[in-house]
Amino acid sequence: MARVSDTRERIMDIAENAILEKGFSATSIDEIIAAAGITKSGFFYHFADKTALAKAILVRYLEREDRIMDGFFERGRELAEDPLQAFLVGLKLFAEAMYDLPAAHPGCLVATYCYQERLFDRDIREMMREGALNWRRRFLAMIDEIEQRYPPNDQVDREALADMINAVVEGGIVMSKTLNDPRSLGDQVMLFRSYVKLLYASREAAA
Amino acid sequence: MARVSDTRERIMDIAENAILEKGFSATSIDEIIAAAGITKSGFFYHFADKTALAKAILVRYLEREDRIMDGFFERGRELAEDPLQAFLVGLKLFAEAMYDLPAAHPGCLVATYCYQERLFDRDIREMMREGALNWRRRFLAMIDEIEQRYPPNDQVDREALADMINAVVEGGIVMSKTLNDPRSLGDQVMLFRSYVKLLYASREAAA
DNA sequence: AAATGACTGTACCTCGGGTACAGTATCGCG
DNA sequence: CGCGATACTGTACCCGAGGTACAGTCATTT
Repeated sequence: MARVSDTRERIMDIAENAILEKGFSATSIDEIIAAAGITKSGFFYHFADKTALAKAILVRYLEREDRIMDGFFERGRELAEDPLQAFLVGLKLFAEAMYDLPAAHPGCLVATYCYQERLFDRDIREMMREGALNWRRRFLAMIDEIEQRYPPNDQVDREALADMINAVVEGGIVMSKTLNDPRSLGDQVMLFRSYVKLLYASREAAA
Repeated sequence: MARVSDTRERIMDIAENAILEKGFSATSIDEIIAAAGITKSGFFYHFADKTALAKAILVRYLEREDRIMDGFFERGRELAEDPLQAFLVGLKLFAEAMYDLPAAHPGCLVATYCYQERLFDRDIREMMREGALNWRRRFLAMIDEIEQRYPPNDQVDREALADMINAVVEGGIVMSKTLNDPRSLGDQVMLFRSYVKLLYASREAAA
């Protein structure tokens, strides 16, 4: 039909939404193919099994999230020269984007997979690990830059601090979902921002 | 057999471990009954269906977590009179307990359920919400007590701050699992502690 | 001795994740 | 123009998991 199959992408779109909404195992192939308007054979033409689908969606998801995240912090650097200010601006842009989501955050695919992990193979676990380490590296670089100018007001493990934004996002999503409150996620990001501010702000400066 | 069925409890123990390890849907009734040494009929004698089992496990889990959490902060109050210090001691005790876990945290049942939520009914979602609100109330009370003595060094939403510990724990577990690093969770709790310290410590006091 | 609680055993149904494989429509290419 | 590759459809079948239905059993309690 289509030159380069857009059916594959369509399957992934439908499946990703369904997985984020109700989990991987609760998302049946039958419902995906019904929504995509194809047959079961068509599905298995594109993906060897459900796990292959999960893997393909995860790859795409991680790339997309990376680009979005980079966007906020690049914009932060455009708007502020100081590394601390740039980081704080990036965090605020991120938090605002989270506040602007119409409903509770649909959920993080990594967390969704994480809680079904035995379903999946080494590949997927390794990809998720790489994704997390990638975020760590990104934020660690920013933190290092900040620390060159500002001594921290408390002794903290820099790696853990770099991971904290990831943790806060994952935790914020869980809170958002359990409380059914769309604001929770943004709130948590803003609290992390407040922590960074207090951690690096010159002590004589007022809040 | 047993006067008051301990089979029910045994089923719940086995199922809880399995669910935390690999998710709810990946845990089959067949494997549970095999481990418990009973038949399928025996299982359905105790639980109407798999969801009823999930519910029973969640109730027990929430109560247990509550007791454990209360323990740390009660001990904190025993060890320190000042509300801020008591809170910080409680957090440290909690973090240490997390560091002492032999492997990566098995996972939070709430998050596990959260990411399978459409599988479950209103009841379960309401219970998880109540659990989160319960934690919020608990920590909000502590924060209020602290604020009576210490003005915060940054403007923060107190409710969100009370929720943050829950978020940090959930996020820390996800990080612990994706990175396969048992220390992540404790690290995240310690960072939250550092935040509380910076937020309420008198500005002239050194870190 | 009867009733109750805690099961076992057998049989059967549905749904979801596949597997197997033959057939078909469309396209680009030589 | 025909060939092969790509992108599917259709049919049929298998297995495991979540149940349902219900009769039977065996120990304890009253």
